[in-house]
Amino acid sequence: MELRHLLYFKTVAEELHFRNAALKLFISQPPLSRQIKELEDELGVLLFTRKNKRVSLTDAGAYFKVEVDAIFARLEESKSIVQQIHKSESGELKIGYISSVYQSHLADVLIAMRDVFPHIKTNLFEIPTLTQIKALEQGNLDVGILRAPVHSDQLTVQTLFFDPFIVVIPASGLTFNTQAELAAYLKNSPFIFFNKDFAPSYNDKLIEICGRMGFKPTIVHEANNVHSILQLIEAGLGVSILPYSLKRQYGNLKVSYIELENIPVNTEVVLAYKPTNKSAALRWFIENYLSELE
Amino acid sequence: MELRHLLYFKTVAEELHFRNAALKLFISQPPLSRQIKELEDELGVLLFTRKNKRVSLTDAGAYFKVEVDAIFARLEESKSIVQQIHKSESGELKIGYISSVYQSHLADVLIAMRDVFPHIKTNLFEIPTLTQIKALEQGNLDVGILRAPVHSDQLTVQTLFFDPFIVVIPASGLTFNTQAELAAYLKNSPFIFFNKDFAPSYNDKLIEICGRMGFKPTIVHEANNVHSILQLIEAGLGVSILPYSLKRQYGNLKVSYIELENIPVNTEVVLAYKPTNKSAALRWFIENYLSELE
DNA sequence: AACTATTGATACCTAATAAGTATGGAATTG
DNA sequence: CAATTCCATACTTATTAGGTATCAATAGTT
Repeated sequence: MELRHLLYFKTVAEELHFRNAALKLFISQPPLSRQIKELEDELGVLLFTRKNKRVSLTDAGAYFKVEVDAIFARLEESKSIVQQIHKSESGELKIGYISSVYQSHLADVLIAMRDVFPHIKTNLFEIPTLTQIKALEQGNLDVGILRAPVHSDQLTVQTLFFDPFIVVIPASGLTFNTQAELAAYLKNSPFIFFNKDFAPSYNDKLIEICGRMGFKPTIVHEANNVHSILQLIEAGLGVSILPYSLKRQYGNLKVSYIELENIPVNTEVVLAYKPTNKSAALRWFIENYLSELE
Repeated sequence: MELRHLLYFKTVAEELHFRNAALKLFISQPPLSRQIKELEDELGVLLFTRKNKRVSLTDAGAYFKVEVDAIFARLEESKSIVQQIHKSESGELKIGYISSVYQSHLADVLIAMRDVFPHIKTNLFEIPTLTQIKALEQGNLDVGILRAPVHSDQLTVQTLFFDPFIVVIPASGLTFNTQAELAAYLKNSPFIFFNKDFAPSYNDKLIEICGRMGFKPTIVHEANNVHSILQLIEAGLGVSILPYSLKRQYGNLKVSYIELENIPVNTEVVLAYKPTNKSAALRWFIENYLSELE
């Protein structure tokens, strides 16, 4: 017995007419007649009565029809599900992240992920917040690590952490006894800022911090990622205000990190993704990225 | 995809070794390798990983294994059930009955049965009680309609009805004013009896009835069925005492039926069958033969 | 009532495919 | 390091599915 036999039987049972069933199956009528007879011989059971050129199901045949229908239904569903399992475990996960993300942590999560999803290919895109939002909306990213706020009703947003700011200046050996001295120094220093087109809210916060310190920053340079900003500071081109978490990640650079006091302005780092994206790998990633932050 | 593919897959999944699976399937290893590859190609899903001469199931493969097991289990069960349906509906039902059974009723039940079990072949055997008991015990009859008592622990017995007796004499126009006149007449008449070897208990009852009427019967003829007995009475060869139910069945014969008074002797008609006989047709017959008597 | 058309079954033939053998490349085992 | 074993692939053979022709029986049409 093969599935072919069951399919032929099922079709004859539906048509109750060998010739019509053969047409439906794209074979001619004699092989269909033979295959049904083979099935009946193998079972030792008459599934159809043929009388006066009319075909009808026996009681055994009627029962078998119901069972065969159920078997085909379950087989089709199984095929579909194995295909889904395969697809979610052997596809691609496109991850966007902002340049200030602590990549060591991201790497740890991805390393752990290879054990669970050995066939998943991860693509990492270091791109700014607004660009990520668009890409997520267009389905060109599966998940993004970016800064709030995320103005999009298509995306689900989950808080990762709150990141305060620190001042970063060239490693000059300078020290400041008071925050006022620091402010005076910064007022006379050239500033290197993020390109506000990429993260307008982030820029607004920097302006607010400077305002709270009592000066207006002189923005001389703009860059679109923190590596460039830090390298420019290290080279002595200017100063900046950056998220605190970068201190840990870039601890070895020849720059000075100066913590601020009494300025409760910070930035919220979030995960964003489309809730309609049902990828198993994505779900795993979100769950594990979040829990490794605890 | 055919059942062959699923069986090959299932076996490889169990063995996690192509060569061992091939041995189990009585084929050589290369065709097994190809058939698995064909299955994976058709599904578009990798079911096994082959690494370092080791075979393991992918997640999709592990899921599919469970599904394929369930599909095979259901198919095997379905095959078994269709075989049972076929067997119970297209076999044979061997029915024994005593000659005094009201055949019109039996015929009615069998006619109704053809609608429910159109492929059942019924074989009717008009045979005496003791012969029926032996045949039932030996499995040569499926069911018997016979007279109690049925001394057999292999058989289940169910009461059909209680049948009193009546006197049957040739249609002579004779009438009797009292039961004593009848008794005097019978005392001087030749008796036609059942062969007591076939139904000893039945014979004993007849002897008892005659005793209660005050005479001993002169048994001149013996026969082994009521048709013969009745024909002999009609022909004037003698008289007999028979079950009351025969009056309805043989109402047109040229004989006289004379009911007896104050003689509470009757015969019990029963169904008997082996409880181990699970035939659906038998079950239907018993149920319907009983209920049509109500 | 006679004739024609249609049905499912069977015989014979051809095309397609399953399975066999030989062998390769890679890894394991002794 | 050599021998053995594993699964995959190439080529060949055996088996089987499906095709065509046709039969016997019945239904439908005239």
